[in-house]
Amino acid sequence: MAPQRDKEQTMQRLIDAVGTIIGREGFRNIGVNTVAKEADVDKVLIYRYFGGLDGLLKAYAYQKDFWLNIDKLFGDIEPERLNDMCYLKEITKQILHGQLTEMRANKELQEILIWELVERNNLTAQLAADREEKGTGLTRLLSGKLGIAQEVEPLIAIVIAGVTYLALRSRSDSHFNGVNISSADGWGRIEEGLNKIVDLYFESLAK
Amino acid sequence: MAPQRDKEQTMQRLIDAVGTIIGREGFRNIGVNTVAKEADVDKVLIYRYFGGLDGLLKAYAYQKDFWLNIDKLFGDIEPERLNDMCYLKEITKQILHGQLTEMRANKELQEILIWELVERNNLTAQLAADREEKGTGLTRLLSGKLGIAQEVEPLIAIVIAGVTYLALRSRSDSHFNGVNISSADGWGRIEEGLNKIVDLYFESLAK
DNA sequence: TTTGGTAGTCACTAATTAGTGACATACTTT
DNA sequence: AAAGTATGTCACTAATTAGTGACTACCAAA
Repeated sequence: MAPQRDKEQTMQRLIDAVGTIIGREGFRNIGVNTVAKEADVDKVLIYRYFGGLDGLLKAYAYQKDFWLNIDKLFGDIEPERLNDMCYLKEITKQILHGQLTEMRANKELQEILIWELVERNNLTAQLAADREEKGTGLTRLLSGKLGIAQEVEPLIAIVIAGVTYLALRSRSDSHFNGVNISSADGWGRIEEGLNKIVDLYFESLAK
Repeated sequence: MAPQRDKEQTMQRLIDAVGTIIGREGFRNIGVNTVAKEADVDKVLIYRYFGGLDGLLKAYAYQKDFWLNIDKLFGDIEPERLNDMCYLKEITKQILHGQLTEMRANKELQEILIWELVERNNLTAQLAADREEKGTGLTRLLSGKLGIAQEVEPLIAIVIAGVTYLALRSRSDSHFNGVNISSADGWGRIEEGLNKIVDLYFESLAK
């Protein structure tokens, strides 16, 4: 029988409370008092179990998977078809579509990204570094197949950064450059824009 | 002779203190105590002269010209040549170049943009709205000349958003998607990427 | 059943926050 | 010069912050 006093469970409650607060209000109002109250747990346990708020945040960050899961996006790829330019184009669109969808849907990821922008500490630096390492999958795929990494890298950087910023903006703004980023319709137009860029680029390669 | 007690000067000291703090540490540590200390002025004057911190921040934001000054970028345009597709293409590149340069150089603008991302209040909402209104100049120019606003809007949104996010990231990250966003070289590559997109798009129109 | 360690509670400190009321001093107007 | 007003100073409150020390209660092993 599980003990009435359960350290593991209490730790988990604290970690979950961090997620709840970040998802609801962002990282601004996070502090030992807030988290302890949300978890309905005494704040002294944060110090006992995690050594302080930083340790708790670290535990939180490493339990969740905050970088975009590129491997998942790459799962559906049929390697033997990658030499088919047309297939490669579709894969590219598919990956960008996945990034857009994930960025729009994952509120906690949005908050983490903003946190990384606002304050740089050991934790946010680590998260950013992990993301940078894992997030260049599309570039590597295209450069591996096309042998044009130099040219394609900045293009993907612009596009991914654009989608990211639009998603972050959509938290509080309804429009950006005339596009309604608070509606599915507007995001559909953005996706069309992404596809257009991909189409144009692959066309230019075919020539 | 100027009086020893100078309300105007004191107000300006407070406004400047806001700028100093924002430039140094961003919006995180801003508060009546911090600002008053930085300005070497009693905090009660913030309430007397500005009605509180919000009023002071508003005065700060509106004293500076924080939206990208589109009018300035549009100054060099020779209207009679705008029907020349090739000239239009160059103007587009030039405007994007201006946005990129401004975003990279203007640290205070970067902080304001991050502030807008982090907390939404009357002031940040107003700033965002102003920027949205003024910031669609390029779109209007192209759609006016090309009559393809629907298609061009999301493309520009993605590109401008991308440049913005890369600039914000560059405050604390050295790389994004393999591009070195902390070096002039890396930003040169990004600009090449922008030009590439513009070239491709205008090519597609010529067909 | 006693004993030792641990999970969890509670009450406190010291620092910092936003905001206010009372006061003094300088400048201006009469 | 006298009086009044506005500028600036100081001391205070109440709330909230991070962090600590002392305590109780439970659980497991001896």
